[in-house]
Amino acid sequence: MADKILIVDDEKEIADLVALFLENENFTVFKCYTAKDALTCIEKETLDLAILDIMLPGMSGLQICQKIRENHRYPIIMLTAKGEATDKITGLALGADDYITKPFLPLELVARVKAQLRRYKRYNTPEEERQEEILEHAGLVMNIRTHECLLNEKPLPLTPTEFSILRILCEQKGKVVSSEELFHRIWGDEYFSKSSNTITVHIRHLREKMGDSFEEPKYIKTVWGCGYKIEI
Amino acid sequence: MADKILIVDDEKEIADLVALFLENENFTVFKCYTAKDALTCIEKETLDLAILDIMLPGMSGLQICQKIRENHRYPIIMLTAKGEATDKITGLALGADDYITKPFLPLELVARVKAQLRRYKRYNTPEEERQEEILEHAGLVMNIRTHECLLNEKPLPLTPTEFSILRILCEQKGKVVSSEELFHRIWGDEYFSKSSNTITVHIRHLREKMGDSFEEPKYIKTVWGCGYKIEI
DNA sequence: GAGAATTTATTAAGCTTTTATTAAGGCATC
DNA sequence: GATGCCTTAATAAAAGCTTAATAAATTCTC
Repeated sequence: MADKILIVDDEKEIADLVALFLENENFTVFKCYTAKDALTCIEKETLDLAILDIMLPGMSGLQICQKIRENHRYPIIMLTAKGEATDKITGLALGADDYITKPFLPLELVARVKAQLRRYKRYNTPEEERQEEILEHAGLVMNIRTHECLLNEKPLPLTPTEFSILRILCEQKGKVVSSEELFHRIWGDEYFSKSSNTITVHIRHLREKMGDSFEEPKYIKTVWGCGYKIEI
Repeated sequence: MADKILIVDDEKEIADLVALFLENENFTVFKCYTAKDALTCIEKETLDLAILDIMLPGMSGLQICQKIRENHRYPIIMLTAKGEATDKITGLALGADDYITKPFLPLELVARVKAQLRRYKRYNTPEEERQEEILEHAGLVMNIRTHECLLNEKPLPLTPTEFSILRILCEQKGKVVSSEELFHRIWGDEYFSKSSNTITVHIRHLREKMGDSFEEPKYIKTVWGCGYKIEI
């Protein structure tokens, strides 16, 4: 059976355009121009995916996103205008799965829709596990699944190792984690094959990228003789 | 069985909203508007998590937090208004696991609740062991996990060795611990390679930092010929 | 009770350990 | 083979620990 997709946008042209392209791919499309209609549709239909414009008159797309997440966990893609970076992040934290910046190429949107549906069907993971996929703390947002990291609404490009370290610290924020523990959790038992200075260097890179300093760290704090921690 | 969550906030709307969202996620929610009710609930129910507002009339959320920690180790999330940063620190040292700043997005709260519950269940170490994570005595609070130490609500910066010594004394408060025993517990069997004066010096530093004097010690008392103890 | 012996306190300087910084080389991936 | 990432190593800086010398307090001995 064809997947059912909801598109909500008060700019009629955009909603129509998206609907057209999706129908062309044999999806069943529900098109709404207002938040009110959208809410009705969410309740009545069994959807497989939703595309929401962030800026809507009345209720914002984020609120709709929230409403959906109260009862469903199918993928949600947010549409954002350039410069609405803030909302984009909040959207992810609230449970959106992807976002597309306007203006966009219709085919790109179609591609993302398919990607999300594929993922949704393959890994239909329980709600709890999905929640874990986003770590958030004091302006820092880590999306484990997409491997994205944002700092104060701006993308923070991290290398794989840096990402792992920051992730471990965030998952146990507050707790002091020793270099050795970090090592074991990232490289397994190869600890002694590597100089224990490696972690230090990665920490430095992280601090640099985050605009943090050793003397007065906002994020990664050194606990002498013990390890590192993210101050809550 | 559904996890049991306590929410305490004198602002009814907030407590109600939180309760609503949590119930929606199939949690069993106990809602309290006053500290008094909260204390009753803590005693009577077997909870899995507590959400406490820091500002409450009568008793503060911090005190409730402390009360809970006297007997339980389940996660505690504090609700704080913007600018209450100081309390935040105290809260953590007292054993809170996370805090959320008002105003917050309900779904974010739900996410954090789930994250804490998962962590709690994953590392569900035996009750006794977790108890030890927070030591408290006469205005002195030691949080082993975060390696923080507070004296009369103010941070007390300790070096690793000082922290270890104070921790050992606190863990066995009342009991006299000899220098030799301290040595063995901190440095293993290297005792005889080091002058036995080392401990003395560390004790002095501790007393200095704690505003304690040798003649009339409030915290670390010398027991002549035996060792040191923390007077109960 | 006086003085010796023992234990603890005080102090500050030198030493060791730990962490930070920097840059270069190596490894892998594309 | 060019790029980016990881590791290493060498050096610097910071922080903490120990030592040793001296002073004070307590206990022991006579």
